[in-house]
Amino acid sequence: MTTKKTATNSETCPAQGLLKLLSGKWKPEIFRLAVNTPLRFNSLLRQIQGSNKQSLSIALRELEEVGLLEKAVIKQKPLHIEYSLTERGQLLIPVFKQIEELL
Amino acid sequence: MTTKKTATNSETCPAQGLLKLLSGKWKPEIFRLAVNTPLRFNSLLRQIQGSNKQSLSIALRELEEVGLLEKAVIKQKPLHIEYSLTERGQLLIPVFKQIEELL
DNA sequence: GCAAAAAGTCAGAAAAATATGACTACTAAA
DNA sequence: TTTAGTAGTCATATTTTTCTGACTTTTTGC
Repeated sequence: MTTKKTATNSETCPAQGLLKLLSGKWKPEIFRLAVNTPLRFNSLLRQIQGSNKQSLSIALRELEEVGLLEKAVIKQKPLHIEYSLTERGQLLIPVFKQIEELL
Repeated sequence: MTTKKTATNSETCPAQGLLKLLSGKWKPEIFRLAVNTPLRFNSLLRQIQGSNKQSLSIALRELEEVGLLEKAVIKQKPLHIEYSLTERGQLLIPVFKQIEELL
C-alpha cells in the first residue's frame, strides 16, 4: 500500500479509518513498540522478527504520513534516526488499552 | 484470507488481535452494519457497493468463526439467514464509539 | 581517502487478498 | 414439476501486499 488505491467506505464507517491507519502486517506492532520508546530502524528490524527492511520502511513512512509517528535525526556518532509517537499517536493509546482489556 | 497463513505477533501485540479480527476490506463495514440490524446476505451484497459474493461470504464466515457474528436460519417464505452480533461482538461497540470520537 | 555503521531505496519475485462469473442447493408457491 | 428467490460455492483471474537481495547515501573515526 503506497497510496490508497482501493475505494472503501471510510466515510460511512469511521472505524475503518483507524483500522486503515494501522492496516498492514507490521504497523500495529510498530505502533505498540513506539508507545514505550522511540524507535530506530535497524533495531526495529531486529526486534520484529520475520519482518523486512522494505516493509518496515514503507510502514514507517505511512505512519508518518498519517501523523502517528514523527521522525527525528539524532546527530550522534554514527547518526541515528528516531521515530516516536506524535500527539495524535498518543491519542490512540487509550483505544489500545481498551482493546487489551477486552480481548 | 481463508485461514491465517501469515504469522504475526498477536501474542505480543494485543491490538493486533482486534485489528486482525476485523482485518480485510469488508469486515469493518459488515460489523458496523450488524450493529444496527441483523444482516442478510443479498441485502448486504447490495448495501456494500463494490463488494462481491465471494469476499462477503468469506468475511461473514470468519467473523462467525472468531465469535463476533452469529448465524440464524429463519424459516420464512423463501428462507432467510440472518447474521447478528454475538455478545462478544457487542463488547466491541464501545471501542468503535471511542474511535469515532477520536478520528 | 577509506572503512564501518546506520538508514534506507530499488527491481523483481512470491504470496496473499479480492473479484468475476458460472454453477449448486434449498424452499415454497403455482 | 417448473419457476423464482435466497444463499451461497468453486475455479480461476486480477490486484495488492509483502519479501528478497543487491545496491546507495551519509556521517564519523582512523
